[in-house]
Amino acid sequence: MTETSAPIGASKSQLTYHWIRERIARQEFVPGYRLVLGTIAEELGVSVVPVREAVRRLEAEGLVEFEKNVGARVALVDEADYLNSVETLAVLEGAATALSLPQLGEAELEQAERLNDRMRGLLERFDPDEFTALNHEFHNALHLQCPNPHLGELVQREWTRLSRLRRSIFAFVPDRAPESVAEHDEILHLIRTDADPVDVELAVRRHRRRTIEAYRRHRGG
Amino acid sequence: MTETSAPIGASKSQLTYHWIRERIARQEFVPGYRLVLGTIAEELGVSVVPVREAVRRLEAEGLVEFEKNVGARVALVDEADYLNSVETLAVLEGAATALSLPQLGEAELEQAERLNDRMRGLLERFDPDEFTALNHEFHNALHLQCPNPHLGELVQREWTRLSRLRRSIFAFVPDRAPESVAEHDEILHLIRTDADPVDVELAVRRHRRRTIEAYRRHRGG
DNA sequence: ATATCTCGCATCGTATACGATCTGTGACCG
DNA sequence: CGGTCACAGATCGTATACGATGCGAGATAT
Repeated sequence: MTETSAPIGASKSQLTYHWIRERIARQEFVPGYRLVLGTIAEELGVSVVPVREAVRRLEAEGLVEFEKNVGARVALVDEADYLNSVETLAVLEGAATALSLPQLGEAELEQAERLNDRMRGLLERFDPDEFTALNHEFHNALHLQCPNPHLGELVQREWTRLSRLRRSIFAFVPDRAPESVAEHDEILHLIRTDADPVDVELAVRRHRRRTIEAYRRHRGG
Repeated sequence: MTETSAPIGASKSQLTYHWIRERIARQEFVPGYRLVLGTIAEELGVSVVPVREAVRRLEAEGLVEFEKNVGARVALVDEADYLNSVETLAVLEGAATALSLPQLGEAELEQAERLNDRMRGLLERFDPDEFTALNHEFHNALHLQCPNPHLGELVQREWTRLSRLRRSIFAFVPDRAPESVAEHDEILHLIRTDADPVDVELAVRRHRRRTIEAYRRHRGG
């Protein structure tokens, strides 16, 4: 349960916001899916006004597109959007990880190592969803304590964007998983040996960029 | 007029959104300013529902804070927020500039040089607002053609966040302006000599980080 | 004089209602 | 047979109304 669930004492517009957001993240609402306000309102037992507010907030985050007098739909996405998002995540995550290094305790490092070992264990009988979830946790372990919370929030937001895109574009490249685990090892090694933060940042960034390259090769060949 | 004005055929909630946003950017609504929905609705001659939507969108962008059953206010900001925002801009803008290098034509480069010369000319009879505006244009010239539009949008959004904070925190450090112009020269020189994009990125980032350092020294001394 | 309690007002949160706009279907005409 | 127009259904956009909640002023007790 990496997704933040709705606050308990929240208003209906808040609840609706989280309800829709979760469904988008879980890919129950795929890109292009039509969000009819009245239908959602009925389904949740609320009126349309809170639903409108929720959808507006999702629009501001780029998860939903709103067309006047036509309606809302889960934001469409093409290959370029996907790659741009990965690129942006590479930048944000690299910086967040580098900034987090001073805060990084033994506990988080061991946690990250455990997670990467579990990913290694998954290489035999592969499960894309579980692998992705572990991957997210791994990176979170490295920068969730980011001393710049604003930057940290942007990282999380970018990740949500990606989780929405992942299955529709289907960026999963079969042979990428073992490389990914190896690159995690490299990042962890750099941190363990107190490498220059810039090197750690570039390693994280390279790690993401290789995802893009692998994807391009996969599509091209 | 760097600020985007409201679309012509826009709905009332759109118009309200831009109306509030502009006022925040212009610092007519300073951080902490209370946004009473009913009052704004009356002032604009609309009902409260569109105003609520507009405020929700602003909340999602981090410009407004909403407290349940209490009301909305322009997001408060402290020194830490300000510095975090500059740090984040350093990261985003550095990456955006580096990615834009291949697209960067002679026209944009000359445009940037002209802008920096105008800033140099301003050093004598100094005007913070004009200097800031030129500074924004200068950096825009370098990365407005960013091949990753998503990243580009995050840069612009971060800049809006900062323009909101700038006057309230008043981060302007008197002696910083000449340094700033000199650092722009350095960045331009690196680009002119086809330096490694990573070096350009780090130069842009250093440029922003020095703003933070100068601010800290200024406050400390 | 200070602290606490209570009541009223200001404001928010949501439901309902109605007018405005768009989309798609079917008829009509060239 | 293809294209255009008109109408109907669906959906959005906004106004109004009312209940819910929190904050502050005034009264009261110590």
